[in-house]
Amino acid sequence: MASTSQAMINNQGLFEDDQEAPVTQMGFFSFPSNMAHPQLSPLGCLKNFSIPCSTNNNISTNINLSETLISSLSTTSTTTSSPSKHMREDHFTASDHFGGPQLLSLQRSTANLWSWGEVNECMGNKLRSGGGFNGGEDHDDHDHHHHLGVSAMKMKKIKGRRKVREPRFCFKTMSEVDVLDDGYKWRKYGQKVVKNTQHPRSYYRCTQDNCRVKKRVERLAEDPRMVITTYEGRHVHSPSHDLEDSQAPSLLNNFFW
DNA sequence: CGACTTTGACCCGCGC
DNA sequence: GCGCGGGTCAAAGTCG
Repeated sequence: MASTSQAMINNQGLFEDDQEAPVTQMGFFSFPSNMAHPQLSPLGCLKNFSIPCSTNNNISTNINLSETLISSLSTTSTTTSSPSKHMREDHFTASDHFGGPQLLSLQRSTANLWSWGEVNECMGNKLRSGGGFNGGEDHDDHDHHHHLGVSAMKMKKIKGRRKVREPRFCFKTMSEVDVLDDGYKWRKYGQKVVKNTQHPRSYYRCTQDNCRVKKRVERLAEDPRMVITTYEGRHVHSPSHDLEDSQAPSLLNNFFW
């Protein structure tokens, strides 16, 4: 898991800037095994996701996933075998009556200018700001990046500025297929063999115009049955198969990542 | 023919 | 400065 991005969370559960990471947070969720490939897009289906975490053991967990999935969560804290220093996992287990669960992990990652509070706030502000991603001080970075395909020339122009990363979510699922159906349409734009792994990492971009969301899919080296999906950015639109259902209330958009 | 995938080349950041 | 590794580009290939 060292290849996944690191979440940097301070005592208030807010994301830190990309200095020394005090703690890397990673959550594991258990989902009912009878969900084949649940529509688990953290960018599309998770609602009001927030994990106020602390660096001590008094972890408070406040997660409202799709309300059908998890009603109550118990939390334990362990240390991972990951080589990444300071790595810690928080395991969230859904109610036992779900039976043998599929394992799904969630990792929240570097969002340099974003804290949890900002994320939640922006979810509310997003529509007002015309879907602008960063809003506020980072606005012209948004302009520079307004299309994902940033040319080398543009990159050079950007160079010298502080690099701003999109918020990231990392899921780990046990799955035969690499790409989970999360309701969005993706186009593959690259594949890379990562060092010390036998499985290549695939790079996908949301096909929607003006949507900058990317995802990365790879298999866990230690356990190839596990698929690690890392989402980066937030969708500015609804999932594709919801588009037909244009009756969907705009309120719903508040919850799309 | 358009949408999508593949894949080698290129760029950039980072550690030494 | 150099080399390595990860991420992205873009031309060519494939598919429906």
